[in-house]
Amino acid sequence: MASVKDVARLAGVSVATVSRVLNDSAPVTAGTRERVLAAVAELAYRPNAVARSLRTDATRTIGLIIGDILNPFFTELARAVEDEARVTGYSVVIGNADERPERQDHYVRTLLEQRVDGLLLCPTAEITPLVRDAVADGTPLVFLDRTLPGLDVPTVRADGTAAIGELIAHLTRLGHRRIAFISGPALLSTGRDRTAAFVAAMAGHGLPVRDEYLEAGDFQAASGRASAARLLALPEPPEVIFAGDNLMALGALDEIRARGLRIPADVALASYDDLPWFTHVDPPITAIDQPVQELGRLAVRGLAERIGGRPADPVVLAARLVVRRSCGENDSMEGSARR
Amino acid sequence: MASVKDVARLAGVSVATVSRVLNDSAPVTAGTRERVLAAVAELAYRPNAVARSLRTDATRTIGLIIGDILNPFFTELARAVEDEARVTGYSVVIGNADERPERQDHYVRTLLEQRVDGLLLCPTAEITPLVRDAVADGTPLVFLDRTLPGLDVPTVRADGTAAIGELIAHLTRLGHRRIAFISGPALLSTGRDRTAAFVAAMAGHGLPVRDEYLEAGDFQAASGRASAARLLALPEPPEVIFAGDNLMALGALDEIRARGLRIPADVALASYDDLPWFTHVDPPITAIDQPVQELGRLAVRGLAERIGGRPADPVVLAARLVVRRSCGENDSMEGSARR
DNA sequence: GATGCTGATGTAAACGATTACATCAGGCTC
DNA sequence: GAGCCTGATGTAATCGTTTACATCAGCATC
Repeated sequence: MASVKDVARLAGVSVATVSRVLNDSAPVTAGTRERVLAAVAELAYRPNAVARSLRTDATRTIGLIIGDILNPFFTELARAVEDEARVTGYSVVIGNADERPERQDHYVRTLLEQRVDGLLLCPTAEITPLVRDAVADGTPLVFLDRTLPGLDVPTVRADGTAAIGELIAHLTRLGHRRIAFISGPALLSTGRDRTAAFVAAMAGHGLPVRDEYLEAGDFQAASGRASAARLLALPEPPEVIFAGDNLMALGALDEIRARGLRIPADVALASYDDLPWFTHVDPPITAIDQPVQELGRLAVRGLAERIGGRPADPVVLAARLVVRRSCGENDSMEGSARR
Repeated sequence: MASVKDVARLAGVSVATVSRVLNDSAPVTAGTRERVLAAVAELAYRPNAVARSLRTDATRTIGLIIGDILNPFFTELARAVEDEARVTGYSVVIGNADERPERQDHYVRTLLEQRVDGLLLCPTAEITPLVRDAVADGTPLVFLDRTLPGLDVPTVRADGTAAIGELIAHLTRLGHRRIAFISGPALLSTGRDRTAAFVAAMAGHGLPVRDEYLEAGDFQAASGRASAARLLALPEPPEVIFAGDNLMALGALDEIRARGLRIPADVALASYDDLPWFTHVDPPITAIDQPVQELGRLAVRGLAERIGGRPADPVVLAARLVVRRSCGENDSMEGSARR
């Protein structure tokens, strides 16, 4: 593959001049510029980004480590990050942690070795030594969706506390009192936050949170199904199952269907995270929608600031409740919010 | 950030010895090895993959350019590619062409400049000059899902001809005769192949393919919806809408629902591509399922062969029909295949 | 005890770009 | 016309690895 040297030789100039033409980094005579560009075309020269990165100590690449690439929430997030990064002139290398800390660390390691300019991380566990080192080394880092306490790293995330409060209000207006929650892992900030918001909202409405109505899931479909199975097998099963993310909602839906139960007559269902196809389930599923596009965009902007050596502000956006019919009808208070 | 030189100095050896320890490339005394490893740990040394790649002319990275990251088919494919690549020791850089040729080319260019060892491409259009150049230059390349005629590049894909034949047979047994098809772009091999298979299967059952029942979509949800709208507005609308991919099926479903039509009583629906949530729609949607995992795995294996300078065999796997209830019931012939 | 081999290590050249510095011609100012 | 500036270009160092080649000590062989 042709290198600057080949181009320089063919154009009858030095490598410095070639570089100057290609990067506009210094004035060059029109004639020289033309000869260089002709040589570039002739040789189908393609600059070697590896060599450039070695010299400039910048790869124009950022790493994005997501929790689970099969989770539509993360796919949409990846899409948003990608779009913003592209217009900012960055490439994105995506790592799929598959919700496994060791796999997250594998990608942190690989991406740091590849010398990405910065890292967008949706942490899959508590702080690992590797992440702590990266922070200490001053690697430009932004947490996305999830956060890790005790580290000086800006986080871009959504807050669903208010939306969960609205959901519980909606449920109580519909007459539901026995409400169960399938939580995400307590190791993850999103898992903890949503559980805390649920417990607080229940208390706010004077509703008890029974131990057996608090299921511990792991944000994956199988755990949603298993949790739903346990809940529905209780002597006094809940009237509502609220799943802490979309995959667990899918799992719960599987289990409800497998038991031949009707929604919402036999059991109501709500999901944290909204999905396009939730409108097509019978009945359409009430969900809490996160501003995913905006999260992705702002995360990239924040990371770009960090890469530029400037501080980045943490960002918290509000999630919002989307009422559909999976928790019951006749909730006249919210007719307008329905879609 | 520490480099080999720093490690060498601290360990009291030469850089060559450090490299030998780290890569096991030559015998080293136990004591020396220990001192080197101690220095590596002490400095939290992390090899610079950029420099290594420059020297070795290999990045241990492959590029994957998919059609649309919001399409679950491609996400699942990306997941499979990623898994196989990781165990093979490769990193994957994903590019999202968003079904736009110029964006595909953007990624081809970027990834080639980044000197990926090979490229997995789901072509978004006809041959572009850039792709032709890459082939001519001998870049290790494998086409995935879609193919481009006239280039000497192995393709890994699924063939749905038989499954489409089964689907038409299923539909005729249910008494349907007016069957419409929303095709993908004729520029894409998958678009052409599915249309051809549909036309052939119709002919095989003595059914006419009316012009107005052949809608041209673009594999995106909006086109599915628009096509469905046109079909349903016809003086004699079809009894069945068969969408050429999952996103267009989702769009068609939106339109059918918006018109308040019942499935399958008013109009039946089938989809090329299966999705987990198709079982949860009311009624569950009959679909053609592609062996996505296997496609991803085999594509990576093929590409690894190409990178190693060996030829790779083209791969064609069969898609299969999954009968559910969206086209009608009482089709006793297939009771066993239902799920 | 000369020779040759092997194992352990060091020196220095590459890889392909960018860029600090040097050079030189030409034109301007006084 | 001396001095200086500017524009256009070239030379060579540099980034952090890997690796070909060189060196040297120790030991076995005859």
